[in-house]
Amino acid sequence: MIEQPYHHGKLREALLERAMETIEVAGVEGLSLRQLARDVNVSHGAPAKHFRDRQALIDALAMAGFELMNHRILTASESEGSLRERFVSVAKAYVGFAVAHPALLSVMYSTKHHTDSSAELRSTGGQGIEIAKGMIIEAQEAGELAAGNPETLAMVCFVSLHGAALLAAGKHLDGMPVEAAVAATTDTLWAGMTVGVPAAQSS
Amino acid sequence: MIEQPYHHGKLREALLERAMETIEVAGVEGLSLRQLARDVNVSHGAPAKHFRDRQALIDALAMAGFELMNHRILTASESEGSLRERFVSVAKAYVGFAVAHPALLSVMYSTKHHTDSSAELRSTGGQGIEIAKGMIIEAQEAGELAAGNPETLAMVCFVSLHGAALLAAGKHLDGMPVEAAVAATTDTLWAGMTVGVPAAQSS
DNA sequence: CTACCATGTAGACAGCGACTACATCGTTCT
DNA sequence: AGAACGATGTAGTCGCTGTCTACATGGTAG
Repeated sequence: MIEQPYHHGKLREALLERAMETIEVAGVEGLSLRQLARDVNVSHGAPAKHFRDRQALIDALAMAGFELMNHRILTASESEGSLRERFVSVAKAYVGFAVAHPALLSVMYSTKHHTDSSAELRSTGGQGIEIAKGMIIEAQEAGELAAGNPETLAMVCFVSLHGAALLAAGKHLDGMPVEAAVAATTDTLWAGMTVGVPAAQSS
Repeated sequence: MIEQPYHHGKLREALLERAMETIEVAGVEGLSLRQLARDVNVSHGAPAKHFRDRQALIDALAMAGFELMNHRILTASESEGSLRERFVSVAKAYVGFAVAHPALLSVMYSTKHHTDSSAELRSTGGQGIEIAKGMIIEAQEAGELAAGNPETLAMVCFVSLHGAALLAAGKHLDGMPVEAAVAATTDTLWAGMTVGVPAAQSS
């Protein structure tokens, strides 16, 4: 029998790590503070010292998720190849992240975050769009894409890939392979932006 | 004091109706069978006679949601105007439904349905894609859109509009008006399909 | 008329989140 | 060095929940 120190020492990280695993097998609604406490061998009240309530833990999970996702997207955006290839690379990174962590993604885009965390979450969550916007501007300056408000176009790309990510994560693609869906979506987006998007011409 | 009959008579419908309202103000996780029973003045065990557990109620909500949504989409697809206009009309109907019933939509596309309901849900959920496919085939035959696998293209449209719907419903459009997002997305999709989508050319 | 069965009630149970009072222990001030 | 303090843990309690059981009611079919 190993003697446990009275203080865990890294309880917050341990809880977050365990919670990440739990939501992917049981969903968010299957996440219980008491079970989590049992899992890491602390009393049922201990988590409250680090997360004032269950939602605070979920908010922290969302933050961690955005940081992980942003890292994946950022490295993908810096990959080798043409602008077109890097665009697809980012799309794959996003959808790949979604398929790997479906529950985490749904937590990230949940609407029920505490008001104090939501500001932080919003800024961290918007980073993906910023990256997309940068790539689109670059492609427009290179003459690969038609002119058009980059803000609007980036939002369209984000919106479409977000749909692909969520449906792929939720296995709602009706049998179509994820890669095929991503390829078809990116192809459509790129083709559309090449010829120009009427609703984005008021730049 | 009005005497209540021992049997409610329409308890199932009353529960579903009340549950619809509840999830839109409190979310799915705020839906409680006991509170629901209180709301419609029956004992806490009564709902179990109609929904074997909480998830069964949620599954029924999802079914009702798909039926409502399909009705909206179907009427939109039969609207007046050019193919292009009808396409936008369907998109607006989908996103409009999402914004009007955000919680219901997330329930519909939740992954945790009972295995017995999931088959029913899948068939009802796929109807939207079928409608999109029909419109795309029609547009291709009329020469308005380039050739390409309608199955694939319909999935791309569905995927993109689903993303727009969810982000609009969750207020994640970053300040952009919903109509603008829908217009930009449909413009991009239509433009892309007009010039042709490489990944959909293997029809 | 009676037997049946769908639909209601009432009570019990364990698990949950949240709150409280108290225990432990590293750190900091004197 | 020693005392005070604050951060972090434990333990107990509360009302709420979903689910299970036994029992009550009343429409309907034989």
